[in-house]
Amino acid sequence: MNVSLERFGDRWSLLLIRDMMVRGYKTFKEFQESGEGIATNILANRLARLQESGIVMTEPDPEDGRRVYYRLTEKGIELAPVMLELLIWAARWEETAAPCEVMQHMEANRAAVVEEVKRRWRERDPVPFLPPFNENAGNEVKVGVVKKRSSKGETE
Amino acid sequence: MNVSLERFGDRWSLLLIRDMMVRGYKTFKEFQESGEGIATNILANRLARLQESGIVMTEPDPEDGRRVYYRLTEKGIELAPVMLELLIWAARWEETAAPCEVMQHMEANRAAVVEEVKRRWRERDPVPFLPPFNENAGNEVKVGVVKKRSSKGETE
DNA sequence: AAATAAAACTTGCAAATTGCAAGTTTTATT
DNA sequence: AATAAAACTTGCAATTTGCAAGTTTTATTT
Repeated sequence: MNVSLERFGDRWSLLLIRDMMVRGYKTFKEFQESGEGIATNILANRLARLQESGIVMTEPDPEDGRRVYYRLTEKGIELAPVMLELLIWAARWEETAAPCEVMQHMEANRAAVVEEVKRRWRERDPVPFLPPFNENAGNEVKVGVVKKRSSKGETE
Repeated sequence: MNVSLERFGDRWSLLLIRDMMVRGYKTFKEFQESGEGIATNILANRLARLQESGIVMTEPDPEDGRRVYYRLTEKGIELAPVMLELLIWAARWEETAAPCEVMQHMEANRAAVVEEVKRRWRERDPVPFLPPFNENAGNEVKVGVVKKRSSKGETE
């Protein structure tokens, strides 16, 4: 585990993994504009390190040669259970913007949620599992759910 | 989750949490000598931060006034599922010293393992759930197991 | 009772890492 | 042909880390 913490034991790496895993972020630009305020040099550095450790890979956009897609590897997507438990913990113990119903659903259907996240990864389903849950309350948000359910709410 | 990563989004904090959770470490000295090579100023700083964020608390040793015991709070022990998934992931995808059978047991009995870790915390059972798995191979190690099982092996 | 040792920190300082602003390069678009 | 976008890179100041040595308080030893 010591090794693992050299992989993503910093302020940003796990956030990038989460953004790829459940928010559907793919490009440098998207991470940069995600609102988390990561500097571009650090972003480039973290993406490179995640590649070196085999958690992330890149592929060129066939339609736009300027663009590079970042994508989790299998090793990366296998962090889904860790990420899920972390999201659940954070929702319970920290100020978080994630709507209560979404979290309840995730807690009650852990295995199915993990499977759905993996499925979207496998099939390159571009629909993000979770939206960014911003502070613009009251907005109805459809949340990626496993079997015909939905919720409103906000915040991560 | 952004907030959470300010809590333990660094090289050491999660390691300290793991050491408290499954290795039974309690004192400054034990962390210091755990072989992970954390500098004492950083150790003091991380323990203080974990206290501030309510993940760790301290209590004086009634028998030796020099000693301070560090202990996870409820918020801290509730990180057990995250830690378990991380250990499982690390064992599968990184070089790790944890014996195969131990990991198989953890994977096959996730809920029971989490419950046992919490039980030891609740009852202040001093027996660590996992030994440090050093590189002295061949040694038989009894591993904290849920229902009459045991294993040998080594490494984290 | 005095000297020594342990445990838990703290301090000073050099080295490494981060964050910010401003480039650079390559590939579209207008 | 000129302009714009996307993905980085560079330079530099500010913060954080790591290392070695020191301090403080409470046991233990002699």
